[in-house]
Amino acid sequence: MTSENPFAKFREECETALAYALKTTFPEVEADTLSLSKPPNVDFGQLASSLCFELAKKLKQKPIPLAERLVSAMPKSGFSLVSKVVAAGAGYVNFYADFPKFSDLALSSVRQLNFEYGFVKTGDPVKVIVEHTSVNPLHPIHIGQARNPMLGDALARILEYRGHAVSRHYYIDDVGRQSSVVAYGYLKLGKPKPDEKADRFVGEIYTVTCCLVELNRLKRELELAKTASLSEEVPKINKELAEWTSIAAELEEKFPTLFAKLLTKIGEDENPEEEINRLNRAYEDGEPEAKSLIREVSELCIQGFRETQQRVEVRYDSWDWESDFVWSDQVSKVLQKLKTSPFVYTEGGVLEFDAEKVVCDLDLKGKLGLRENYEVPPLTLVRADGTTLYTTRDVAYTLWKFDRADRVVNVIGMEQSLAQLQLKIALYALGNSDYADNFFHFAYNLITLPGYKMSSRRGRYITFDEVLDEAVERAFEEVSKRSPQLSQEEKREIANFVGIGAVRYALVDVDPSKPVIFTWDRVLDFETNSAPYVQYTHARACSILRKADRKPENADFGLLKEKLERELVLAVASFPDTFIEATEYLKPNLIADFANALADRFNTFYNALPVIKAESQELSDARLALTDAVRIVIHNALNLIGVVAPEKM
RNA sequence: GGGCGGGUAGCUCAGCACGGAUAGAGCAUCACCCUCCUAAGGUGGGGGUCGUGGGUUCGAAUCCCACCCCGCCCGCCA
Repeated sequence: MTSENPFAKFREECETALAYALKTTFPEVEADTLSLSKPPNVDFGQLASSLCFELAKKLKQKPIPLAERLVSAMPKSGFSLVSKVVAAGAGYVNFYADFPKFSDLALSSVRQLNFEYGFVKTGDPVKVIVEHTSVNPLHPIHIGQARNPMLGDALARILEYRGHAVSRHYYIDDVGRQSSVVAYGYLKLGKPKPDEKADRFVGEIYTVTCCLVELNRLKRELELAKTASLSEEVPKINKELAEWTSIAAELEEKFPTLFAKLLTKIGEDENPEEEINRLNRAYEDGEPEAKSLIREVSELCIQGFRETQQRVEVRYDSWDWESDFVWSDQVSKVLQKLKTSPFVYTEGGVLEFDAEKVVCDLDLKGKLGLRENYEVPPLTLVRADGTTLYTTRDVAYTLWKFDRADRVVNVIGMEQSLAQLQLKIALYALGNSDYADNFFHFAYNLITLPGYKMSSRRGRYITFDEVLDEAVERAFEEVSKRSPQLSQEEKREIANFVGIGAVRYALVDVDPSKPVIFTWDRVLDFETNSAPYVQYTHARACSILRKADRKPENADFGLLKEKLERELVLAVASFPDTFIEATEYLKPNLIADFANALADRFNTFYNALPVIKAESQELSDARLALTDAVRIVIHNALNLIGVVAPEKM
């Protein structure tokens, strides 16, 4: 007998029995919930109900006698997984699993379903677009942004395993002034070929160009302020100038040739800022020269992104260019439609979207979880010069997504919560409330550095690549120390999946809403509650199975009587529940926590009880089956968060 | 000023959606465990006003209200 969700089967039996007992004992009572939950301790059984505490209130009696009456009214037959039901504590009803049968069910199920075990399919499969990463093509992905692809990829994986048709999208934000800045610098340099990783190369051009353009602008502003007798502005400008001058000194030291070249070339232009603005307008207008230039730099940078993503095994199904939405009529169509709604007005030459009016007219405050007295700020849709803004374009992009999917999940930092809310409200305003209801902003908090704020404009960041390099290097030292007998090649391979796994795990493990202060120690952890710990546990299980070198054909699961063994069976049997919860509530961190907890239990078991050298062949086989199940479940859990489950390390 | 998120052991975090039995891990620290299946491991000790104050409840880290601290947002930036 097998089950795709062994623990749920046990729970169903408990529910049926409890509901029956309740109905026969207290037919007059209406209970909306049976209040079943996992007790804190195996001594209290595998499931417990606190129903009697609520009954006590309704019936004005003490809980424990009620619990006893329920227990005596339990059906005497029909159980296959429940061994006994007991009234305990102040009034709990505790259900105990019949472990010989339950272990058999759980371990056989894992064995049979193998690498599909745990991935219970949804009854309502839909098409989902997960947009994640979407780092601007201006510089390498830095560690502050790396949380995004790690979470986004894990989300895409769990939704896919849940049975949804998932498409992973990268939104390339190439429209906007910054893209013109980097393209301008690139052009001034004579469109050079990169002599290093392409995104790094582009990032250097971006930072130095930014700095030089900023200095130029500030100097002109200073002159203007002096002559126009705006003397109160002078100290403020001087302060900014001093800051950028020191950044310039930093950059000149780091990239002397690049800096000198750009300094000369940009110096040739009277007003670089104006050149950049012109390029920006030309790009939005779709002029061929601007198009080819900006696309060329962007592509270059994206080439670097692809290399990084390959390293961490993150892939995308679609790369969507923001500029495509501007050049086609999709943005203007959205604007046309919004203009005919009563939610748009013009003020000072700009087009504004009255999100508050939408929320009031359509009575959305409760639905959106907003306070009654909170006013949603308006959103500017179109600038005075007729160009559109980021969120406006994002509305067109979102409609495009809903042409291709039933549900949209945007993995975007929480600093964009308001913009994402306004976007959602715009969908309601356009009459697409079904879209709006299926539009989810998966928000996560920032990763910061302890000393200073990361700033790509100032060239102050630690790149994701650097973190990965360091992780792999430290893992290599670790492998060399622990397994000196391995060949260089083996060590390198292990160091790679250990280092990268450690980073992936560390970025997925913490609750996304928590802010993270980046430290090397935090990400490059090789001890308990890290990917290497879980990986090691997996390798350890593999090693036992390898050494045993036989199929556990004579297993007697009734012999698994130790508390440690039963806890392991329970954990393995509960994986489908954890998977479903992680998927339905979009909580990939639950998977990491589960994997770690399972590894913990297995290591305790490993240290306490012999598997191969157990007292009898039947017990040994039962423990081997248990070890095999743990191996499979750890493999499946790690797979969901994109971490390699190695057979050796 | 308004909104959102966070505040749990010296440090990093879990638990909070759905209130239940002694609030859990890891790091650090102290003491142990490799003639034994991988010690990236295990065992044990010490360490807590769950930000503060009220409230609801038989029962609150969890729900409600007020306040405090930290971060982010409130742009014709993205």
